[in-house]
Amino acid sequence: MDQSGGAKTRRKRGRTKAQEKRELILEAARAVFETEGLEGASLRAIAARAGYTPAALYFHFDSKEAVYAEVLHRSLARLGTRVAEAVLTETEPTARLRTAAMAFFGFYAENPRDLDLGFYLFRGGMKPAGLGRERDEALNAALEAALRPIADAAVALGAEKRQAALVVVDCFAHATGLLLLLHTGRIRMFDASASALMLDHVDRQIAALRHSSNAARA
Amino acid sequence: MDQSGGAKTRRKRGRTKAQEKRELILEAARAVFETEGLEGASLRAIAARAGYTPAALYFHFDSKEAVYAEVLHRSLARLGTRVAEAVLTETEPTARLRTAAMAFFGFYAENPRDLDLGFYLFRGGMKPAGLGRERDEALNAALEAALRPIADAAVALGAEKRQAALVVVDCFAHATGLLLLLHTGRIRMFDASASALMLDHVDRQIAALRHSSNAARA
Amino acid sequence: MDQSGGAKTRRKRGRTKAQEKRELILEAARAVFETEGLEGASLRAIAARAGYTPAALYFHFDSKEAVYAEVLHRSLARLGTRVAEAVLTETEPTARLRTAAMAFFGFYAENPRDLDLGFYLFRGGMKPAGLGRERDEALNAALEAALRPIADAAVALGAEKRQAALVVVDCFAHATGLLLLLHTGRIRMFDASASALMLDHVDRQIAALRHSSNAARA
Amino acid sequence: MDQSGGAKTRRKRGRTKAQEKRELILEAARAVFETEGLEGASLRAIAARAGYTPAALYFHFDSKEAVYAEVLHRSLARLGTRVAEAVLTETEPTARLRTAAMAFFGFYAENPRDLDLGFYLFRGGMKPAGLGRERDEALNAALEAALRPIADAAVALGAEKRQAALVVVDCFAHATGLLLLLHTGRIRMFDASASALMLDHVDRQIAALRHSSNAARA
DNA sequence: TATGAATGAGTATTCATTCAT
DNA sequence: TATGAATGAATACTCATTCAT
Repeated sequence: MDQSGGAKTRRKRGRTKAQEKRELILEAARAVFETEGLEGASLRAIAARAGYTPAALYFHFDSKEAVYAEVLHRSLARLGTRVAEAVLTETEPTARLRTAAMAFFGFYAENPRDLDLGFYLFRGGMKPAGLGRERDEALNAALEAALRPIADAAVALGAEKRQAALVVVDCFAHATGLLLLLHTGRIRMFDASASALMLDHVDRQIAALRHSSNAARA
Repeated sequence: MDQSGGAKTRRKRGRTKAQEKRELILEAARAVFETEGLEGASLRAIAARAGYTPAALYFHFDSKEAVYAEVLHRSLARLGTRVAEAVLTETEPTARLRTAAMAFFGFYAENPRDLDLGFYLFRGGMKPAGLGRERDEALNAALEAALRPIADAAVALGAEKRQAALVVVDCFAHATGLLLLLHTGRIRMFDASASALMLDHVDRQIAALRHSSNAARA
Repeated sequence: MDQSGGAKTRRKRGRTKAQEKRELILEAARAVFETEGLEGASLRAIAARAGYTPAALYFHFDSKEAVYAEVLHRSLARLGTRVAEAVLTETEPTARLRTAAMAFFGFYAENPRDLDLGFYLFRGGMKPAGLGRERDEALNAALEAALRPIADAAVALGAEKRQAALVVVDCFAHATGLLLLLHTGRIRMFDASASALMLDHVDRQIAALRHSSNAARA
Repeated sequence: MDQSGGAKTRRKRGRTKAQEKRELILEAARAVFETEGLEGASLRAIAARAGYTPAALYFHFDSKEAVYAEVLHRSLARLGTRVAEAVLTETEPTARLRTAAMAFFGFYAENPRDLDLGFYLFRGGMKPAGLGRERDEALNAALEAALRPIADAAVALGAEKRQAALVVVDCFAHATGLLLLLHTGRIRMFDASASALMLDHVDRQIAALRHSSNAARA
């Protein structure tokens, strides 16, 4: 509240300012990704959209990949929020699982570029060493957090921890595969609705869970 | 049979030589994809690996994308062969479906770069107009052919055409999603074996098919 | 009529065949120039339009520039024909001069690409040494021949040889300049009609000639 | 006046420095044009002569054509200066017209490459869309400004606006044609002096003007 | 904290030409 | 007489990144 308080405030303000600029850049990057796709998302383009010089970004980020990584992180955070909010109104475990899984699917169905981002960064489209362990773990954590409601619902339905994890993988994998088919237009090849298929899959998982849980109880 | 035969032979040889060169380049391209990934697969890199000048490739291919497309085509052809061969020894429909699906999965599990290729080309990572309708349809056809054994087996198990198609999509999507998790190392996150999960999924599909087929019969 | 006659015939035919192929190529080149302009007139393009491989042209021509030169030569020949034919029906020297000059102008007004060709080849847009003395002189001769009717008419109007030459240069230069303005659209800058201006100029030359010729006679 | 003045100075210096670099590049481009001609004036060549990397030019110019356009603009500016200065010492309208026209002619007689530039850029040797309307108009304006003294002198000699414009076109076209003949060596064909012919032409224009002006007065 | 300036490596593609066949 | 194959040099332009200021 005196000097040190003032310093703190100043530091806080300073940090906030810096953070704001990062925010600005990241938002610009997100926008570029959305409109231009991955190929068009050059540092120059991002900088331009943010109202900066390319060189200026290097004060806020170590490299282009670092920007990418953080954009992905935010994307995962938004995904997490969306899933969490969707599940909020549901009380029954079955509905919670279904809703959570479909929210996950819906997010990427509506935001194909976010899926691209994930594909790109989670794969090798990057510098030799990738993002670095630290970043990688942070991303993993964000993804896990987004999927937690599914796992929780599975547990609520009587699954053990390990079994719940498998349900999650199953939903995740299935959703991802369907989304790929959806966004590449390949799903038309099979004359199928991606989201209907996803719902089917989820419901089958739920049924299986119930079955095994009943069996365990008996 | 003599002179004209000689001419024919020469023409044949010429064609064969040209084909060999194409082969050489395509093999080089495949190799570059495998070791350098998609981003590193520039025309010069491919040319260099093939022992050619970049300009020389343009004698054999119209563009870089044309090379890409053909490499993908071959990849799909190899996939098709693998699935077809795997299914050859199986007579029972259940086993045929399971084997076919697992062969599909196995191919991409062992050849991650082929998966990359498919992702890349089937998505928008290409020139504005993509590969052109013709090429696109050829690729679709090759993919469909590779998946046919799965559909056939489903039909043999009593599925109608449309239902069989859904089984295929289901397997395809699930496999794709699991492969993505596998190749990005994300599957460890869930402490799961991709191929075991795939097998589970397939068997569940088979069980569902049998169930509905029995119901229909009754 | 016997052996040597047969040989002659064969040789003639051979020469004719070769000539025909040259013709074919030159016509292709002309067509390419006309539709694609100078920049688009690559050897490959010319060869393609002629139904040949680029390499094949080297059997008939020494270089790309040689093709250009011959196309220009033919262009000048056509120009010559046009002027000569236009003048054919005129008997009166005044009308002959006017008609010849306007035919020259008209040819290039209607065939802008031919003007381009002349500009390009007569200037430095070529290999260090240009076309070689021989070719250059041939082109000069063709141009001179095309302009001869103007000179002749001037002489018929009483001009000495040297004076007649000046009339030719004057018409040639004026036409060229106007054509340049015409084909670049710059003439609109001055709200003027190129061909009307040309006619004015020619008539002024004629008047001047008459004046000086009358003076000389007196 | 201190801090803000310093900032201004810095900004000024910055702008000046940038301008200097542009100047450097443009001068290099001009030099390349002069020694290598248009065909040899590649970006790399210009960059090399300026002591730069090709990429560096893109910091100062948007494209190769932008460099071309600016070089041409400067060329026209120099032309304008030359004409304006030549006319400065003349007071009598007749002499002003003659001097202005001959200065125009003289400029291009002495700087053939500037003529080339004009030919190239004013014609279609450019990107599909040319230089863009804006640039095109700026170039037109520069050319018009250079020719204005001729028009003004014609008006001073009693010509109406439209008639003056025609005099300008006439001189411009004639000069251009003669210059073409001159620089291609074709004028020797006619054993004529280009500048003498130009002077003749101009004087004839002046005489005509006087004549019509006298007639109008009477 | 940001910019202006620059780099060097890279991109796909085109060109005229050559040569063995 | 013609081709298929290849070359080497060239083209304009883009990129992520660096550094002095």
